[in-house]
Amino acid sequence: MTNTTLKKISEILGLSISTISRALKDHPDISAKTKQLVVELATTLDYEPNVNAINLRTSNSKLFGLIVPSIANQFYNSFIASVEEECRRNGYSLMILQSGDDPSIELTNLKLCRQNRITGLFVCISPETTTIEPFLKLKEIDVPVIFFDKVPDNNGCNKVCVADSVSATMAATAISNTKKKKILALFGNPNLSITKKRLTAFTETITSKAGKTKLITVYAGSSAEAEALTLTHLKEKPDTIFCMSDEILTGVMKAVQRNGLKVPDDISVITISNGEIPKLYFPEITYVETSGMKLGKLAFSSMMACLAGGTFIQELTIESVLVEGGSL
Amino acid sequence: MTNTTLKKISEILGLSISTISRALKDHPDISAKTKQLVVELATTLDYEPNVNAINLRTSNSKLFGLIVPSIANQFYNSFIASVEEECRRNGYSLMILQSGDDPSIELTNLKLCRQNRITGLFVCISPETTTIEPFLKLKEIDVPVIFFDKVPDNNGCNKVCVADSVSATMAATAISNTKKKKILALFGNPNLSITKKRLTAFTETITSKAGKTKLITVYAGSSAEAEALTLTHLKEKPDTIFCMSDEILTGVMKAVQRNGLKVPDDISVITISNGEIPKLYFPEITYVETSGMKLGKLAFSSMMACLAGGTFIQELTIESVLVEGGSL
DNA sequence: AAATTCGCCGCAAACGTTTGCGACATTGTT
DNA sequence: AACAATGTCGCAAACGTTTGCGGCGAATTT
Repeated sequence: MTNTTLKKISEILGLSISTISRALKDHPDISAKTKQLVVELATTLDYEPNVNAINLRTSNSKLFGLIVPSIANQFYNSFIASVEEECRRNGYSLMILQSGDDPSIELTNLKLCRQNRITGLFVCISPETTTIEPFLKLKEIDVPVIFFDKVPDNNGCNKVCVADSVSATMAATAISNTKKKKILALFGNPNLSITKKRLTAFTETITSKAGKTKLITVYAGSSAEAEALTLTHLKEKPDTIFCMSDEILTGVMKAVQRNGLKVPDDISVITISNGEIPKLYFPEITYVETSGMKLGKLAFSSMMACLAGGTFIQELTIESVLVEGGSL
Repeated sequence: MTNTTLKKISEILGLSISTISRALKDHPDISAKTKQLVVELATTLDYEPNVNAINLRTSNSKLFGLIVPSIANQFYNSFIASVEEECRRNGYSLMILQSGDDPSIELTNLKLCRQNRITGLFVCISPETTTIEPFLKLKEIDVPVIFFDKVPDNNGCNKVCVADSVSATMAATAISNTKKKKILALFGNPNLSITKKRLTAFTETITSKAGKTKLITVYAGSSAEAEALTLTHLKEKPDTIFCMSDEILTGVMKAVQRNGLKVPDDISVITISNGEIPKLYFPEITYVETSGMKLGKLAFSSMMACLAGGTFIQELTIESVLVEGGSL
């Protein structure tokens, strides 16, 4: 068996293809009985329009591309989920592509997007990506590009991000509101702008707000590294640990558990997170929330704005909120 | 600016469209210099073939659909990652769709797949899905359907799953090899076949291998419920807890931590998992691995087999392996 | 009764490819 | 010199839609 087409229906009914097409989309030119006839046959024949033909004819794919380093990530998951929901509500489809933080795969994915004639692209570039020029070429053919989360430094492109500096500041403020005096702060890849922003904001706030506090900052490239570093620095008896991300947090918590430390009596912990991982522990870890959901909504509305009214460039940010667990 | 097409290139070069088409795919009919000419212009013009036109013409989309309840899940993530990799290697694209465990969205997604003329479908049906008839209609138009993980009871369809019974048996055996005497076993939604299989195998093995062992089995619909139930049953002082899944495990571990119990001295824990969550704790939780990666490879090869040689029906299973943490 | 409107429908072109077939010029064979 | 073989390329149809336009009979108007 082959797929049902307008032609097949038209032949069975002895009507023209155009009549079938119009009947199925409730065109006023077609009489009620003809419509009924067509619709009935179409459903019994499981007719589904061929989007390839439609896109070719209308040159409007109603398809967004979404390139992300990995979907195995709570934050990106929630981002994707919210974008997907918005797409569904607005009659768009979403093509989800993973780059695996590999610039060459990223380019392959971009090519795929172009070949599919997407009408817009959401992209979170990998840390290794050196130039965003290939992405900007999309704008030449009037395809809006919304960079999210890890955005390039360039201006002249649309970006939506979490408030990195503000989040770190909030965490630092929360710490300085306690009586804690010795802070161990763990950050991720020092080359990422997200790390730089959070580090700067965090240390500035701590030094200004909590004058005599002692602060140790270290970089951890992975969860395992975070665990090892925590283990080492635990000997210096910090009373508070700040984690820049979930990845760091999981390493830190293993170290804490390994040493049999009680949170928050023996040591306080605070992190910046999307909110899933911190709730895995008891007590739940206090965190500054960076919501993928909110970011997704923002990205989508930004996309719609681009599609609707010309191409105004802007950089948008979502605000963060402190979610109290019992770890501080 | 508009997208570059074969026509545009042909007009610039004063050649026919067919020549351009052939030149770009290295057809022997075309002379070397013409090829070079065409390829050069195509790259400077950023030519990307329109897949809609190609699919329409060749009626071979090289596109697989993948419907999953949620991508916010370690197991499905690893499954998707491995399928995606295989797709990339074999020149296929993947359309990832989430159903959110909602049968109506599931149907919408299925429709999307049909409209996109996918050449094959991987699907993990939601627990609420009552009939798989709509999926089987795909087979009528020669589109293979591979059910994975949560598969329907029907026979006559291709399925790949983890070895539910075997996994549970392995966990039970591991427990019975210890000196533990009082087991608390937590399971998920009792309506799912996965739950039934694991429950049956687990209890059978425990009762047969560890005769005088006391076994308490409970159902927990969520992580929070698992936590509450664990808290309750902890009063009866079990010495071992078995978790059917990651979701259960996270609840159990919160209860364990809340009560300040040491693993494994105060209580042993074992679970069935993809392996991410168990490694978040210290000591790492011993688990029977159900690998999404392996399942993905299996699903893909099964798909390729269907595509190649007719439609032979089979139900495949991946074997499990016990990964020792320090929790037993 | 002639003219107009309106309801209903079909024709045909277009979207961007692929591909079988034929055309033509050039080269090689007798 | 006539012929066949070979190398390059173009024509045109087809894939499944959408849509402007025109046609035609019936109903309405004048």
